[in-house]
Amino acid sequence: MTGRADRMLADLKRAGLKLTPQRIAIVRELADDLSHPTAQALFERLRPAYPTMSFATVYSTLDVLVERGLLSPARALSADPGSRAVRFDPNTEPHHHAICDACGNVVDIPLDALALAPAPPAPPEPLALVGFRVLREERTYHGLCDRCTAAPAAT
Amino acid sequence: MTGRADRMLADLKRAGLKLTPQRIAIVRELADDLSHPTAQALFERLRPAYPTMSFATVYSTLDVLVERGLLSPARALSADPGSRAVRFDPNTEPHHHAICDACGNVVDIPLDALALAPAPPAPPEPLALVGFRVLREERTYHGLCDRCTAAPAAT
DNA sequence: GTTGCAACTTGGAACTGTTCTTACTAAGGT
DNA sequence: ACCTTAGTAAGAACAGTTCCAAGTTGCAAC
Repeated sequence: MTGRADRMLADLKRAGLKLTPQRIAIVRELADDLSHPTAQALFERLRPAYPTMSFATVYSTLDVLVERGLLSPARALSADPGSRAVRFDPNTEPHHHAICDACGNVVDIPLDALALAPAPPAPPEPLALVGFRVLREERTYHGLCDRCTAAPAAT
Repeated sequence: MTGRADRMLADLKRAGLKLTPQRIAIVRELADDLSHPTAQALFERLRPAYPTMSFATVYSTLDVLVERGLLSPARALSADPGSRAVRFDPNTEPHHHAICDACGNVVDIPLDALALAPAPPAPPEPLALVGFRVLREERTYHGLCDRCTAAPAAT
């Protein structure tokens, strides 16, 4: 399923940007990756196929995608507190995130998953706050994923 | 009102840690500061009074406070996207945060402020999610604070 | 009050993730 | 096929944080 990658590339082209082999590779690598990879992770995965690709290219392509709204950077998603790297999320649907404290994996939580939860249904977003005009909300749930709830730890 | 600072210091002492002048100064500076300062900001504010204090001391004291649960580090609170610094929050009551896109200020949103909002009342936390055991939730609202809703920008 | 020592502080080096710079390269309109 | 301009590579620079070795000090025990 390359649908998302092709859509992203078409959008870049539409914006008058050049479709270089590097950009195509980065977009393909990223488009259907739900693991919220870091720039480092992408670079390492691409290196075997593109041994001359540089970090600057990875970052610049990610920047371009973020500017076009095809990708969201997420600072809050550092599972392991030792890592300060920004993670990138190709999911452009509104959603939240859950990070497993045990295995560090980050999963997307679509808004309707909240309504399916046993607790009372969540209010429809956006929400107003006294003295603050809310334009966007970012939620991160911390806890244990189903795999780690069963077994003490995993990767 | 030095109540919070004194409580924090008493807690450190109770834990068998030494109350050095540096630690006392850092705790005093931090305890009632609602601006979610970075380590850098604290260091700069303390430098005039303690010209020999080093960064390592600031960080190590912050670490100690975080370990003791007297302070929360918050990665998501980078108003200006250029800054990657961790901000520290001495508010130990459960609450969320709102960042103003215009002025960059971060304000605490106590949980009951959500219930006061015009939108339907928020569900009582914590919330369960399908396939994920939620232990903690971190919400960041982005938008405009009341001051910046009136005037285009401020500090 | 003195002493002893573990805990603390300092200053600087090292480290990590990201951005910048410069010179070279190639996409894609014409 | 050519030319312009945007993109790329490589590495230096940078910001924030952590680590380290050496010197200092809070404070418990005497």
